[in-house]
Amino acid sequence: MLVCAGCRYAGRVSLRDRKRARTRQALVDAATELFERNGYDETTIADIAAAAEIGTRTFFGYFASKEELLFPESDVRVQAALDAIASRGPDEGPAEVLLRALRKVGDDSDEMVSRVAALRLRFVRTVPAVRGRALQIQFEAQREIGRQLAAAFPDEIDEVSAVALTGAFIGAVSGALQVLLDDPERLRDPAGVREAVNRATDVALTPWLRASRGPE
Amino acid sequence: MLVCAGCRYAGRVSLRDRKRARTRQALVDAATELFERNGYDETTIADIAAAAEIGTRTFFGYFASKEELLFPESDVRVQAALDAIASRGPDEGPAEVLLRALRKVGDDSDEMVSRVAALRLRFVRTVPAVRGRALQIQFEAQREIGRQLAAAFPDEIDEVSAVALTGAFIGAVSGALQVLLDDPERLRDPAGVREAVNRATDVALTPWLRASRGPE
DNA sequence: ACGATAACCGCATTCAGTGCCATTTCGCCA
DNA sequence: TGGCGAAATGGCACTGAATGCGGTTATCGT
Repeated sequence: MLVCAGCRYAGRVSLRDRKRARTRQALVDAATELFERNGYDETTIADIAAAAEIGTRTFFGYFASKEELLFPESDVRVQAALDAIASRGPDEGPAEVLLRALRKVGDDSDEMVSRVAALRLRFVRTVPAVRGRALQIQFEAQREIGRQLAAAFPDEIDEVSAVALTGAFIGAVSGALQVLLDDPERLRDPAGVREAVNRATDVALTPWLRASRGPE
Repeated sequence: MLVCAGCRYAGRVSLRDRKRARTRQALVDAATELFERNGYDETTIADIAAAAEIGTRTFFGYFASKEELLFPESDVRVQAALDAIASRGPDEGPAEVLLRALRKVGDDSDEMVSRVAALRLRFVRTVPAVRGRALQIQFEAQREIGRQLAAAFPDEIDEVSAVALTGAFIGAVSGALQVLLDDPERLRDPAGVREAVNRATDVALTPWLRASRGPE
């Protein structure tokens, strides 16, 4: 029951697996619905499980906690960044590759589009437990990306520096977002936010980009 | 009872306040003792309260949660950074000031010295709830520092960029630390940790140091 | 010394999360 | 196709964090 033990063989999609995926989605949907209607704290796991027509106990076979419901495909997004790094161009430096990878995640992020994403954005700012979890996920992603980056440039950067570099990039972006998204006005204009983020990250990251281009 | 409502008048330290401070310290001490002996998850709030000779209910008048016990003076440290920024030298740029502020926090941090600090370091790596809280505190500190930085350089940097810059610095340092402290060897030798921290900071911030010295 | 205020703390309650275990469902192979 | 082993389900009981309520006690300012 624990995790996706059914995905033993890559190609195979058993009935069990499909059913499992369906139930999982039902849980996310039910949670989305209830969160939207009643708020995060006001919705209990029992409510969600009932709405998805499974037992309360069974819920924990799908998600380890209530917060996880708001980060249903975080692995996928990290994987996208990892892939972007793995497919480095021949003349790219670490900073360029990293920037490209993070932009990819940010761009095809369906933020604003999907309902879960909207809820996530909302609850990250209002519910401490959710914010804590979000930061943790980010922190772990940061490390994996850094590791991958070091692996992609074995003789240019070690793992410590790679994770530090990744931390700097992600830190800059999320720092800028933290301030920008505090302004309820701005939330209504995605293009403006993107613009402001780019400007802020330029300020914060210029030295690294210069440095990776080598001395001029 | 909520927070330090007794600190109405700056100069006054009433009996009540002193007693309150003593009880608070007793809680931290009791928790330290029990955490060291039995571990974090194995120690309940009821245990801690009992050891400090107060009712379980009263505990929540001092700390909002079990995690807070591991971050008893986080405000003080942030304040130190804020002060360091406020006292900017006339020829310092934002990056120098920020670097000086963060070094100050890192230096007179009694990490390794005090028992709570050692426990914090340990549990941040092993207990998800503690890590989540630590990241949250860091995130908030980041914002305040950025705000102060923007205030110190009103016509050189706006708040968004200031927080982004701070995020980049802190992200780089904590990223490096994340990797360095993973090595259990290193934890046994405080001087080595400080050394590693400094080295990591240097590695992560080298581009900035170069850049702020101007083009060469 | 006294009235207001804040601290203390027991009690009951809610909810997250876990361990245990009986039952059902499904995958796979003979 | 039948049946065996593994995994999913979910009920029950339990622990522990956290909050609300309310009565009692200690402290403060006057």
